[in-house]
Amino acid sequence: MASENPHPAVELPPTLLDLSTYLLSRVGKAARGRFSERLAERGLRLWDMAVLAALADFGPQAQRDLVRRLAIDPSDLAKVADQLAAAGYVERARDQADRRRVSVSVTDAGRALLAELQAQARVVQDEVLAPLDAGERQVLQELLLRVHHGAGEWRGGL
Amino acid sequence: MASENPHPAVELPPTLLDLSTYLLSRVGKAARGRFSERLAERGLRLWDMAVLAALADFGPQAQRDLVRRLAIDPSDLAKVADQLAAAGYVERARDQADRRRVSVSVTDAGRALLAELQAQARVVQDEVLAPLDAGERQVLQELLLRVHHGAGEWRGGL
DNA sequence: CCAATTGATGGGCTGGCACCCACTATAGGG
DNA sequence: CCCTATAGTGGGTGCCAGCCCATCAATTGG
Repeated sequence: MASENPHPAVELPPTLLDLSTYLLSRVGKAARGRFSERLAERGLRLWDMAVLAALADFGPQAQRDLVRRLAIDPSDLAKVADQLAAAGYVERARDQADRRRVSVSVTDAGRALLAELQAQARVVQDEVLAPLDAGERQVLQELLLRVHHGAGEWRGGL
Repeated sequence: MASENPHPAVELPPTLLDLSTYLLSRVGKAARGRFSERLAERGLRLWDMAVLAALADFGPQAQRDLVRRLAIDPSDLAKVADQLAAAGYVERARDQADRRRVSVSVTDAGRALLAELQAQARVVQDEVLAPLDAGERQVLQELLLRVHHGAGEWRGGL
């Protein structure tokens, strides 16, 4: 048999490739998947990074604020916060003004971790966006940002 | 209740929004999710459309070819093909040259369905890409296409 | 003609993710 | 004081996509 190709030289249907929807979904999934892998190596998930980022960017805040900001399920956040706290990346403290609330803050270790994760994300980005030069990446970033902003009513998920 | 924000009165962390990886993943997921919903209304999934598209674009072919082209698990394809055949969108016939193979071809009904699905995909696309004008969408499409092509070795999954 | 390979299929396992409920503790208004 | 609402937590459920295995039929090579 002439099954010679280590790489399948077969192409995807143009009918699909014509759809930005499809490309967006596929490229997005690839990006997500690759980054998730890296996180998994450290026993982390996407939400962990999202929480760290929110805390680093906006400072200590109650879980309810994180819930609203990140559109995460309160119960799920509790689990994420639990894990992050156990690993020493965040600290939790009862809010003295309202003792129902638990204020979460990022530790130095958490900040260090976040920085590393950002670096990893950029590595993945370099892999995924390899075909584009710096200027094109800039354009892409700007377009994606506008798309993202334009649709505030999108549902959660990381 | 709180699950609905008229406005995202709260913003996402810039640390995340700076990452094309993140935007790609998020926008991609939104696009995928929205389109999946439409497909689900018809009892279809993404693979169904992918298979129809491959058949329409490249003509009748054995399942093994679809497996390679779409990087789908053979077993899963069997199920998809089964469902599509039951609904009359494709026809299956034993290849006379090699009776192990099952040649799949799209029916007129299948072509009609595909056309409708494409229309639906464009509707979703219009929703998702609403903030961009025609020219910008063109740029985005072109960039995404290059990104997609640049990474031939990405692993499967539609 | 036998052995190894390939194509197709059915079944079933798995991990991740979103979602939901019950329960406790606290707060705040009548 | 009650009564209701809110914040956090633990536990559990359901869905879906990807994957692997066993099996059967057909082909191919020795």
